[in-house]
Amino acid sequence: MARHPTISDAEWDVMEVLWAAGAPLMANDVVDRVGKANQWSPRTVKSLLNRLVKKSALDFEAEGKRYLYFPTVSRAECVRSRSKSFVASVFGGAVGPMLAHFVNEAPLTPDEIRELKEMLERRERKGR
Amino acid sequence: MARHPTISDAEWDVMEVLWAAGAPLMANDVVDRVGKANQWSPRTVKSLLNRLVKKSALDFEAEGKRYLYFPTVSRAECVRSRSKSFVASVFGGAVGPMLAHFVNEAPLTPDEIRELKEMLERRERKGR
DNA sequence: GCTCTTCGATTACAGTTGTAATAGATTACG
DNA sequence: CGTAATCTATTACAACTGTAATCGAAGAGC
Repeated sequence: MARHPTISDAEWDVMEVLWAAGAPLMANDVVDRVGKANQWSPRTVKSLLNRLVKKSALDFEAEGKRYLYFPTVSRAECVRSRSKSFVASVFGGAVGPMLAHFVNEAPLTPDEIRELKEMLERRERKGR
Repeated sequence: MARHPTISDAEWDVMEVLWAAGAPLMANDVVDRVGKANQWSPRTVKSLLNRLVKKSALDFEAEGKRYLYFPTVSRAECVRSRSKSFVASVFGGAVGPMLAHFVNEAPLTPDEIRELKEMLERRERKGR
């Protein structure tokens, strides 16, 4: 049933780079982009790439000696499935209470609040 | 900085029982309430209780031979911190986009939508 | 008092994760 | 060619997780 591979936090950062790139990247490109922020050794990034390939979240094509890595799953799908398991584990699967929690507790700018209200209204009009 | 202990998924289920109970419970009570749903061996539940004590998410007082367990951290605090790390890892810490994601994608009843709009309006009026 | 039952405490063990180091293959340089 | 540099693949290893089993002490029954 778990249609999408389970992607850990560290792995997620690697995926983000590839999703953002929009095109296949060599390991070193990924190292540069993700390593900067996270202070990871290149080895570490390579390991993560490997695991992600093993998990089938990434695939690659060889370009000479190097590999060009690219995602096999969309960011949207992955966001959906992580979100789902988060809501399941903390809010018992109920999205309503979860949203309520954030709407009440999270820092939101007035603009964001307006925007959210609009989204809700659009949804209301379109009927679920 | 991590003010609250990291509580894993399985551990969370145990915490839920104790938060819901509102009063200290014996291990066997927890076993009954959580084991039913999860199909866990009593051993497993005891282990989780132990780990949670070690993590200081629970404490206990001895009542004769048995222990009465109770949470040392509130559910609200824990929800906040799990939520925070979820938002951080998937939405880069930005709550707005996260809410947008759910408002657009999640199944919401018309009632929930109305309710959320009201919450947002209350917030608007009270000014952040 | 001795034995069986009940608890909590300690130990187990495999899978995942974070974080790399080492080994092997291939290429580029001299 | 031989050697160094560069990739990927394999291996490492401790902490955390899920899921228990075993050990030891304390009380309950006989």
